[in-house]
Formats: sequence, structure tokens, C-alpha cells
Amino acid sequence: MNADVRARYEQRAAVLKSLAHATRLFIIDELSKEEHCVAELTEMVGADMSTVSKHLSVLKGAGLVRDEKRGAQVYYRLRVPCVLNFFGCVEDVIKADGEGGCSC
Amino acid sequence: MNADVRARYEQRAAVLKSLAHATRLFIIDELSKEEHCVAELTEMVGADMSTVSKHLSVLKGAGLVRDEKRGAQVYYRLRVPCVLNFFGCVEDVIKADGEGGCSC
DNA sequence: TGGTTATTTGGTAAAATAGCCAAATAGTAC
DNA sequence: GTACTATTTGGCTATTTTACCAAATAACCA
Repeated sequence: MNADVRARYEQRAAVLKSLAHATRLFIIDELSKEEHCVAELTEMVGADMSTVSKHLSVLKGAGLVRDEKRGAQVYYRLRVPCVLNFFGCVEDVIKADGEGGCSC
Repeated sequence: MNADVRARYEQRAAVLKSLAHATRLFIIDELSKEEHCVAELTEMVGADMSTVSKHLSVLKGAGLVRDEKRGAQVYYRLRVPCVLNFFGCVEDVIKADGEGGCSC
């Protein structure tokens, strides 16, 4: 694996890494239904607001969510709805556990 | 987010976590073309064999690859080809960078 | 059996990640 | 302006992940 090839995989890995956390998956799921401000997400997640804010910053850095300041609040919404397709496939992988393969 | 809900997201996150590493994405990609033994993958990746073996163990633990011992070698192959669908979507996310959204 | 090859496992050090608190910033309202 | 609210950032510690080396295991061959 040479340097450019590695760089390309690192880029892909960065996107997946941003998704590889239960709280961030939950946030993505919620934002797929409707936009939310940080306080709302903090309430839903049940963690410190600074923690939630950092998770959002990770998702934003990966280009998965977009933020918009409205007054004192910052509203987040899903920028790439296709990440939801991941979930279906992840479910398939989980369901395929122990079997010969998945349904896709 | 109560305990069961969190558990469900943790499970999904575990699958994504197993994919969230450049070397493991590379391995998945190579295994999607044809099966390989550890020595072959080690050569392709360019890391210590023990490192590659551990990456394979992570992928196996997540149910993404299957291993089969043939003589002294252990051959790995992709168990859930649908993970390849991820890659297309990840590419879309990367391409959508800075734009209003992705193509899916 | 002993020697050689292929792979995994255990140990360890370095790096990355996650969570909370406290402080800083930005906006609103008075 | 001050006071108050919403959010982000910095600092710190605990946990997890990664990669290498060395040792253990398993299978082959002479």
C-alpha cells in the first residue's frame, strides 16, 4: 500500500470513524427526522452539553451535518441523507451474524 | 437515550468501528476481489504480520470476514459483500464536501 | 523427531478518543 | 452598559486503539 493509496483509505476511514460511536449514530438518526439545536440533542442524549457539542463538531468535520446559527442557538441538520443507507446495511451485517452471509 | 436504545446503537457502532481504519478498509477491498492468506495481505499492506493478523481478527469479530485454515495458511474472504455498498456512499460523502449534499 | 514456515497471542509504549468541569465566546434582553 | 442563556473551547484524566517485538501454537517436511 503506497502513500497515495493509503491516503485515499485514510480519507474513507475518517468518514467511518466519525460514525463509529453510539452517541453520534443516535444524533444522526435524530437529525434525519428533523433538525435540532444543541440543547435539544443534549437533553435527548443525556450527557454533558460540551460532550454533545464535541460529537457534533466531529460529525461536522466529516461533512455529515451542517450547522446554522439562529439567534443564540445553533441548529444542526443532516447534510448527507445517504448515510442512512449505512444503517440498513449495518443491520444486515448484524442479522447475518453466524450465517453464511447477508441479505444484500 | 435509555439503556436498550443505547445498546442498539453500541452494536451498530461496533460494526462501523471495525471498518474505521485505513488498513482494514484496504483489506476489505482486496478481499472483495479474491481471498488471501495472512502472508499475502501482510505483503500488500506493508506492516508487521502480527498487526495484520490483529486487524483480521477485528474484522472477523465484527462478522465481516470468514477464515478458513488450509494447511499452514489461513485464508480470509469477505463474508458480507454488502459492506462494499458503504464505500460508494462514503465516496459520495467525500465528494459532497463543501456542497449542499450528496448525490444519493 | 527436529527443523522450518505460517499464524496468533501477550506484552508494552505511543497515540487517539471520550467524558466532564471550568472558562471563554456570542447572542439576547433589560 | 449588566445579566442571562446557548454554545464552544481548553484542560485534564481515564480508556481505548494501534503497532511493534518476542514468544507460543500449529502444520508441514525431511
